Amino acid sequence: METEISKKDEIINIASELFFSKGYSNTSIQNIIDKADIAKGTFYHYFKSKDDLLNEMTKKHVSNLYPQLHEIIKMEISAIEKLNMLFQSTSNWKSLNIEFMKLLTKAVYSDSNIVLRNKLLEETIKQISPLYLKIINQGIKEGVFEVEDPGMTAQFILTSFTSNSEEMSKYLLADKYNQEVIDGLKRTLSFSERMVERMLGAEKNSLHFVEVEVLERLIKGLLEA
Amino acid sequence: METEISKKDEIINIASELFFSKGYSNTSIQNIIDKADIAKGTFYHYFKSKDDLLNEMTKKHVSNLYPQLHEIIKMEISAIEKLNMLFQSTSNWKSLNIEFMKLLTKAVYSDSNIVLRNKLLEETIKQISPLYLKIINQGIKEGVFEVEDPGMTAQFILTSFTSNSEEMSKYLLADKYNQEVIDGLKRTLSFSERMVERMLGAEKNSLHFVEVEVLERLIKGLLEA
DNA sequence: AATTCCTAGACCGACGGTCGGTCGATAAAT
DNA sequence: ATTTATCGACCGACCGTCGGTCTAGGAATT
Repeated sequence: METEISKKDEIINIASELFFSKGYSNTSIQNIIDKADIAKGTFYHYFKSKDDLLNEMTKKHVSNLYPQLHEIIKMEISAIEKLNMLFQSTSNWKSLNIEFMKLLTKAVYSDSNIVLRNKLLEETIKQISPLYLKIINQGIKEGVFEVEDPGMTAQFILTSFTSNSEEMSKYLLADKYNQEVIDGLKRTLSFSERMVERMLGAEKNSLHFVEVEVLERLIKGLLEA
Repeated sequence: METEISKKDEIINIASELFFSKGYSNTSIQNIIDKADIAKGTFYHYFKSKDDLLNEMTKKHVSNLYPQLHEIIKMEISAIEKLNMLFQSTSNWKSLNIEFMKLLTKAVYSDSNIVLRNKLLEETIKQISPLYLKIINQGIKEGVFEVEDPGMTAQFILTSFTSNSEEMSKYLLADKYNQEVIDGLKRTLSFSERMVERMLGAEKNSLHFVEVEVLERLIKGLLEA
């Protein structure tokens, strides 16, 4: 039996590729239907508008992330360990193909993708912040976090990640990889960790979003490119 | 002598009104030149593109904010006092016309203004974060702040304000003003203060972005509307 | 008189979105 | 078993609007 994939999903997948490689605003409906080999009418049979397509797409992307994150939540480990794992899964550190990462970064943080970036963040907050909330509450019980408003904090931390990702994207997209760029990456990452600790009222240096070896590999990849 | 206003500034002003009332993406060049009573060619003589206009516009808006903020920096008061004043000036609390604020909020936080919002934040960070940096450094000297990377912290705090403004905008745009909405506003604001304190390593409850009487007035305005 | 600056608006291609309609599958009626 | 009716996936010509270009002419400056 073939892998049954609905036409709608097929369109979403093709549009996804185009959005991430060319940018949302640089991708026309015509581009999408050409590649999908369908007619205009077909597209608008499945989607109300281009924006509607983007909504469904982001929802799907974030949803796909959810299950593995949920697995982490269910594990019997400390809140801090969960948080570290959660971050590592949310970010793309694991798939350390540097070329792919550069491509993705370029796509998401390009000017023509402000809309996509925003939708992605919005959807992430909607779907993922409840998971963060659970961890925060666990951490409070364990006495390692000290937070007044767990809900708002969860949301706030997720938003903060975006601003830090943006900062890091600058380094990843540098056309030349020297010590300065590498230091910048390390500094930004470390800064992000210390900030989240403060927001959570956690002990300093308790969080480590990226294992040293992973970072080293990334840097090595950068230097070779 | 009449107030000499260049054609370029005139176009910027008119475009500004339209962007803020209808949204950036919903405002066409045609709308602008109609209201400005000029021809297409004239517009494109002064601006390279619609995006160029947006850039100049945001730059001007933020620049107009700069002088009064710079005044605060020069004052001989504590870092904490400066920070409080700075925030109050940056935000629009001072001009407590509730109707105007609702309009502005609606404009800036509408979907059709993601681009504008982003540019505004970008420009704010570029121009205003150096001022925050000075205050942070002063606070460190005074021993009231404890920060590892002042530069990044300044930037981070400014970005955070956006996410909090976004949260507050939800309450301001509520169609019904009841106790729940008011509490939400108060809680969000207080949360923001506590967060900035943590980011700065400042003592709890040392920051007060909005004076109580101002907030009360705002809430009164909300209830009457 | 020449050159530069400014204004004008017809015009362009690309865009997102609409609309009237085709066609094959399935179901209901004969 | 055959016809008829209904459905909805699918099609692509078409529309208005958009951001942006181009050429021509007028105003100011030299």
